Amino acid sequence: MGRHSCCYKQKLRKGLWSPEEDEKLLNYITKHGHGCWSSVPKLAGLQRCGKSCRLRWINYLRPDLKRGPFSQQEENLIIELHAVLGNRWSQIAAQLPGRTDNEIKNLWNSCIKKKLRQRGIDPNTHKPISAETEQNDHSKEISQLSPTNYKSNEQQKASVGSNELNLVEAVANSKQPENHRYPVEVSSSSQVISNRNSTQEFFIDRAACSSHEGSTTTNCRPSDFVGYFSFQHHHQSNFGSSSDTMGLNAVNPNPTFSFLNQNSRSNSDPQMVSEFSTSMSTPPTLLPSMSSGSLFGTRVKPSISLPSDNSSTVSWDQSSAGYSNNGGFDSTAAAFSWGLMPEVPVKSDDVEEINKWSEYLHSPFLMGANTMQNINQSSPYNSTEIKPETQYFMTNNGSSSTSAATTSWPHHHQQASNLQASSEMYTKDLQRLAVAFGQTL
DNA sequence: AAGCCGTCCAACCGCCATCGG
DNA sequence: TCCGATGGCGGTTGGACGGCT
Repeated sequence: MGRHSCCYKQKLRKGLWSPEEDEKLLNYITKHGHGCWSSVPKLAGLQRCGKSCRLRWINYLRPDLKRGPFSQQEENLIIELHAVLGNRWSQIAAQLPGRTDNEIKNLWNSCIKKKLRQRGIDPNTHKPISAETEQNDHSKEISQLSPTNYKSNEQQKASVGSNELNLVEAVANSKQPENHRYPVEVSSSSQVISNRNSTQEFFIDRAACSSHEGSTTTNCRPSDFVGYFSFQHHHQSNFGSSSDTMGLNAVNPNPTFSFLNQNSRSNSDPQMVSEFSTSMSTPPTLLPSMSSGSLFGTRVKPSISLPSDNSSTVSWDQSSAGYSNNGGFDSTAAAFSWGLMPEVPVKSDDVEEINKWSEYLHSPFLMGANTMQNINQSSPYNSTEIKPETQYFMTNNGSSSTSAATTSWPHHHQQASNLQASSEMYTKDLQRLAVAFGQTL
């Protein structure tokens, strides 16, 4: 069990790939697509197992991969997604075009973990290390609790005012085996995140809480999470002056796929579009990718670029599935990559789900969430190490841009953000919901 | 110069989910 | 329904490399 039959065959090479092997694999897939991976090595003339070929393709040869170091924005996004998704690297990677799960995993283990610890944040819990011991103890307790006796312990926790734990627990809970999950209360409100799809429902819960924010005081203040989860910061920005964006704002702005692809493995759909935004203290950098009316209709294919600390400007031209790193990537080569992968058909159930969420997005309570802008606390991730970006580029968002011409982003973003601030308000919240839904169902 | 150590990252391994016969 | 094949994911390993002593 575990090993594929092909791996038992003799004479299969292991270890690092030679340039010749790379060329063989690349040529084969370019011409024929991968099809059944187990047959690829044979047809491509490689002494490798199909699994190895697949891995090599996905992690290295795939033409739409980004090269080079991660930008600060990408790191921030990874941190935030990790706070929600945990070690679901593939799902995190789905929100970072051109990055592989392996790459992100390596970055996390080698770099981000260290950085977070240096900032006094436990990378596992995303909580301040000072509370780590308590949290760990609590987690141990939770692990030994049955669903029936969890409540009392939860109340004990509430007595020490650790509402912030809820999301952590909700997320962690979602990873538990079905029979080990327990209900999680959000704050002291009566709204309960069930033991299933807790992350998803947490977001629903948050939305519901937001709806109350403008009128009455609730115990489910989004600010309960401020200081522990920086996406809270985004929340306020969503409804606020659009003065800062970061992190989860950058998740898939085409939530159709996150919703539809309940199997997260489909998130690598070619149409998946991600936006990256700046660090928190910077002006908005996103062209609104869609209006609220187009959330589920038109697939918008924005192009982005990521200014990075090492000045490796990377532009992603989604419309051609091409990626250029300083103009390095040939979009024609990209065409075969994603083009091999069929789009996921939309099921009728999904359509219903979409309609439901479309209604949700247009519901009044979101409109009333503007008061969120008054909540202004910073993320623990927003340390002084996070440098504000000073310049942005965006490829022309033409229909099928192979030229990937670039224009200076600051010339446009101010006007664009004003024009579409309202749509962003919905869009970004939907993006987070989409993440929660798409990744946890 | 040589050895040690830490970091990075490509690749492997084991497991699980899904699919099709 | 069962079972083997396959795809995919996350954890782990080990080699390459650079810095330090």
